[in-house]
Amino acid sequence: MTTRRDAVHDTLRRSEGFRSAQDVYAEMRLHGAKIGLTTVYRALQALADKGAVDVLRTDEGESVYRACATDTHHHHLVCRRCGHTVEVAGPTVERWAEAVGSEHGFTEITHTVEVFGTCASCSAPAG
Amino acid sequence: MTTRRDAVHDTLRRSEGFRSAQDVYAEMRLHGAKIGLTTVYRALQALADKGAVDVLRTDEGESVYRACATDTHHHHLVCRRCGHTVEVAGPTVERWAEAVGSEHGFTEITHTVEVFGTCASCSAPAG
DNA sequence: CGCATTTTGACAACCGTTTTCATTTCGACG
DNA sequence: CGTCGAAATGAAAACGGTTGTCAAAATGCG
Repeated sequence: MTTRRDAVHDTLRRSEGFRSAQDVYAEMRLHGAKIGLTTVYRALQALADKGAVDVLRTDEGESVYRACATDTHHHHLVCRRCGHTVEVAGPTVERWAEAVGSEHGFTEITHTVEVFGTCASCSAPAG
Repeated sequence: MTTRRDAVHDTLRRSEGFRSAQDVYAEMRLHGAKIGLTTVYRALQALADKGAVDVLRTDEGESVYRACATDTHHHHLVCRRCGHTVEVAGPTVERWAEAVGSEHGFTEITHTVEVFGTCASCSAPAG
C-alpha cells in the first residue's frame, strides 16, 4: 500500500527545486489530496531511505527534499538570492574527498558539498 | 560588557571538538558559572558572526560550535563513529567550487564541505 | 545619585519533526 | 463475501532546539 508514498513522490517530481515536507503537504492539500502531514513525513523518509529523493538541510535546519533527476552522485550550486539550483557533477571534489579521507586513515568516505553563490541574473546591476 | 561572551568563548576553547549550545551551557553551569541558556545562544551567535567560531549543523539539525583553531578557511573530516575531527585544508576543493560557480555565472561563491568517514581506530577489526 | 542604555536570564512561544494511538485499509484465508 | 491480523494512516500531543519576550540587573554618563 504505497499509494500515498507514490503521490508524495509525484508531487516532488512535479516540483522544480527542493521542497520542504510542509511545502509538499500544503501543495498536496491544495490539489485536494487527502493526506496527513505525518504521512508526508513518513513517505519522504522512506523515499530518502530508498535513495529516490535527495535530502539536504537548509541553514535554518529544515529538511528539504527533491526527486532525484539523475541517479548519479552530484552536488548543488544554489543561488543565495533566488534559490536557483544547478546540479553539478564534480569528479574533482569526489577525488579530493577520497584523498583527504584516506590520507588520514579514514574509510567509507562520504561527503556533503553545497556551493552557494549569486547567480548571473541576481548579480545583474539592475538587480 | 562582554564578560559572558568571553566566558562562552573560553569554554569553547577549552573543549576539543564541536559542542552544542546546550553542551556549552551545561558545562558552564557545572563549573559554577551563572549564565542563562539564552545568553549562551546569543554569545555563540555573536561569536559566529565575528568569525571567532566555526558553526556547523549536525544531521539532526542541531547547531554545533567550535573555537577556530586557525583563522584560515578549512573543512572538517569527521569520523561517523567516534566523532573524531580533523581539520583539512583543501585548495583543490576551493578552486573547484570557484570553477563550477563561475562556469555557471555565479559570483561571490562560498561553499560548505563536510567529509565523513570511519577513522582508522573505528574501522579496526577489534572495533 | 539619578537616568538612559545595554545585557542578562527565566520563561514562554515557535516551529519543524517525531511519537502516540485509535481508526481505517488491505491482503490472506476460509 | 465475511473475518482476522498486519500495515498504513492521520489528528493531536509530545519533543527538542532555538528564538522571542520582558522585567530585572548591570553599566555608562552627567
